[in-house]
Amino acid sequence: MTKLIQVIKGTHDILPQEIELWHFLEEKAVKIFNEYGYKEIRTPIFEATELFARGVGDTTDIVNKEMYTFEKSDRSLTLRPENTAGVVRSFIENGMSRLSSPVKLWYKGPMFRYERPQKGRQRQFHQLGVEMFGIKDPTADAEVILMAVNYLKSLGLNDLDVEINSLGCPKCRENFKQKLKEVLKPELNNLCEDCQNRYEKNPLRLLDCKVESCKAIFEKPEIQKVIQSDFICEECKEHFDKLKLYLDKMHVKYSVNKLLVRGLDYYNRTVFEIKSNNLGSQNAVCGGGRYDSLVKNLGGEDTPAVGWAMGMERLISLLPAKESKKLDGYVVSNYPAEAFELAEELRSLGYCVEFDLSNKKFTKQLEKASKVAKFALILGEDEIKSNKISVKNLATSEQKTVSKNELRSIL
RNA sequence: GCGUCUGUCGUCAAGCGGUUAAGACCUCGGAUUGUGGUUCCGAUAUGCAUGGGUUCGAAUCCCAUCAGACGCCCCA
Repeated sequence: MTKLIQVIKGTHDILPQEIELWHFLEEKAVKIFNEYGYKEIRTPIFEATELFARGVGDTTDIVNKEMYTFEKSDRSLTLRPENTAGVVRSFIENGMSRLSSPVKLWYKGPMFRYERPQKGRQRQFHQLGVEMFGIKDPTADAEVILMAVNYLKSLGLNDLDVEINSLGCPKCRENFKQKLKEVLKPELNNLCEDCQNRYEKNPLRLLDCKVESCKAIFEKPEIQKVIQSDFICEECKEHFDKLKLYLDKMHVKYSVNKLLVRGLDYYNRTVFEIKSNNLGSQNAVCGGGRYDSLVKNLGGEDTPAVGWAMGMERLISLLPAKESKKLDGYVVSNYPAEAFELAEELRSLGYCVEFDLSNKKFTKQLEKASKVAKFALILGEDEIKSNKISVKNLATSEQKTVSKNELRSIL
């Protein structure tokens, strides 16, 4: 027996029975994004590896160990692990900085990360995201967050927690890192292995370590003092305060989480996450923030930007299953030519219609009709002779024999 | 990369060393040659992820491999 070929670890088929939910997510996205003036952009699924190394940051796990990279004609290419870098690349390449600000873009599509799969995490997964370019003011941050919240509400997800934080600008962040390192230095040997690595690489990441012994260390008063201190500079503080003000005005409930740092290097000032309690340990449905230096770093004009991404699979796991839509009609007949003709006629009018292709018995056809359609369109000897159709409402069992024209007023 | 747990029909499963490998759902057929969704009958695993081993005897115990789930790390 030949060995079956299976899906690749961490990838999944999206089957017909779940596709309604995907369509639902996508329809709501189009609607909301239109309301806010966002245009969809579709960028390639693979890009030059260097884009991600420079864009996402080569100290990040995503770039270091999670990319699907391959060589082709001496070029190093990578399946996109996220889409901000790609959108920024396109923004620069297509001269979008010449457009009137803000430039508002949204996208959806598959992303690829070579990670160990678990609940809420797969190697190919789908993100829905937005990016807004050209606005420095925190109104942009607020609008983007508000839009995320409204989108989630439109899906029926109301009980999610919004967490925000400010990472400051590169300058004040550097100060903070130094202070943090100073105060943690005496404890360095007591920290877990991961934290010891993070100490040099990305001290901010230390803060959300889940190891109990590390947490205990961070609870120490002198360390808490540094963590809780408003390390950010005046300008950054003002930005953050304004953001909070706008969010309050828009009735967005949020909490400030000083420990919220995000894993991509490009963020500055505002970062935020939207979390659910019903997702297992991968509990963020949405993550994003401001990235004012990314466009410049990738060779474009200095352009401030904010954005976020949502994990579509995570959203779907929070939503109740949808019943698949029923056909308008199912033609029940043992006269295939006439059944075919009727089905086609109705299809050309925009109805969703199937007919029996396997010449099953009448009762079997009707049984099938009752499962998949709202109406059974019975076309037997009598109907054909009189050029009529018997229409049976499968929910109420009402049945009428009508002409083709009358049929349209029933379906 | 590390850790924990799990692999019995398309799906959900019972079985825990000797069974003819339950049952339910789905699917298909019949009761019912033009009336379904209710009902009733019937069909569907010589095989229990794969390969070894222990045993008179293995789906059941052991080892390895593979696959999956969950957790760590990280992230959506």
